[in-house]
Amino acid sequence: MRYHHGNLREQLIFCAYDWISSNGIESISLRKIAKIAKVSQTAPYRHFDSKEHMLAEVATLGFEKLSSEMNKNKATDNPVDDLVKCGVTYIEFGLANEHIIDLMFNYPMKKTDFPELLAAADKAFGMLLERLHYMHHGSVGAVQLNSMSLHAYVHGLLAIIQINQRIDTSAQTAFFKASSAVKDNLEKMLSAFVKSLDFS
Amino acid sequence: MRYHHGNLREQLIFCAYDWISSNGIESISLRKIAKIAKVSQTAPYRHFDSKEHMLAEVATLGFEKLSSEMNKNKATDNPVDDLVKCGVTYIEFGLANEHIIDLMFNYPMKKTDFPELLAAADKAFGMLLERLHYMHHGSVGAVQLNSMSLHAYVHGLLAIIQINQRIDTSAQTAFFKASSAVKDNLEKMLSAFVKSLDFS
DNA sequence: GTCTAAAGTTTACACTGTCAACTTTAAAAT
DNA sequence: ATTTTAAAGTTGACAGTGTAAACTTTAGAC
Repeated sequence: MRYHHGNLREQLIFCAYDWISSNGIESISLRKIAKIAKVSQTAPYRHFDSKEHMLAEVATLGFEKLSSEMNKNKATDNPVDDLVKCGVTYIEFGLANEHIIDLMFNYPMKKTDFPELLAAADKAFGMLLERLHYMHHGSVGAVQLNSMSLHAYVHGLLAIIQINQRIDTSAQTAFFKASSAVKDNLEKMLSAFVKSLDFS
Repeated sequence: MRYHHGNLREQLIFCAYDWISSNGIESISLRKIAKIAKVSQTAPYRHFDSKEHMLAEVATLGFEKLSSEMNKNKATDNPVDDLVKCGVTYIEFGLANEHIIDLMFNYPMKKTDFPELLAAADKAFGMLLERLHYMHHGSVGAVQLNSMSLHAYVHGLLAIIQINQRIDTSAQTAFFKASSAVKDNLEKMLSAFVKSLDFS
């Protein structure tokens, strides 16, 4: 089933990923990335139902990269250390790829319409959380609560640092100025948090 | 300095707020809300430099409503209870106004271009965090870290519940299914978190 | 009552997502 | 090897968008 271009579909996804990485989501357009891929403006429609469908693929790619990044960083056999490292990796990925993270989390997308995006997101989150289960001896409900709690904390740290970064040129409260301190203390904060969870 | 319409500027902001509340940010357009306000398509440009400037005003209004909501809910004289209540209010506001929160936090906006938006956001965050200072006897750095930590946790809980809500029609992991449990346990989770902070 | 600047309108332009109708071409069927 | 056919890509069009420029209206200052 070869065709004209080679593999336009993948190429478009990569083009869009790169474009978003360097220019942000707000300024993307199907026509632009079609032009970059040296193809007519409506060619993408042979591969995606809509712009949103294409962005969903880009977001999926983002989650896959996040997963593989977190996978690389599980060296020790101490579940707490691993968990903390995973969280730090999650946040660092977000800081190094702020526009992709924007797409993954902040772009209004009916995620239920894109099962493979959902699956990729699930896998990444699961990767962050699975280590919790090894540490648990309590009820199933407690595991779930702690999972959400941890995910909320990690994701919130990322969001706060990010909000901060987008602001730090102007005069800001002491609160915001603390962001770099947070970056230096991520490990400490995360391990303190994990230790504070109730595993009974 | 009266003029034709009465006070179009405010009216436009309210129209936009309502529109976003019920329809989300993605589908808004200056022309639409101009039409709703029964005014020509470019009339808004006599009051706002751009669409973004107008949305910044809407977001500011959002932060003001959030602040006033949190202000209502500080009944007790126990700082920990107050803090927890504030956090719960923050999250509940987000859940009750998901599209406005989207605009406030997820819409790509150069916030430094809008000082009054920055100020309104600062005030809301400050309202959540000021009570921490009463509980602190340690270094200033520790206060700031704990502030960011708390804000991250609160904001993260909101984000996670929200992500979950947008997904819950499909088959999901146990992790996601726990969201309603989280809503029921917000107070418990937040007060446990506050107590786990290091106030030394 | 005239003047002026603010408030609002009209027209226009470049850009967007997407549809319909067309052309090309690789590969399956004969 | 030739025909067939459906996938891949193009062209042209349409409605909707943000926004700039030039115009008109009108409220209030003189």
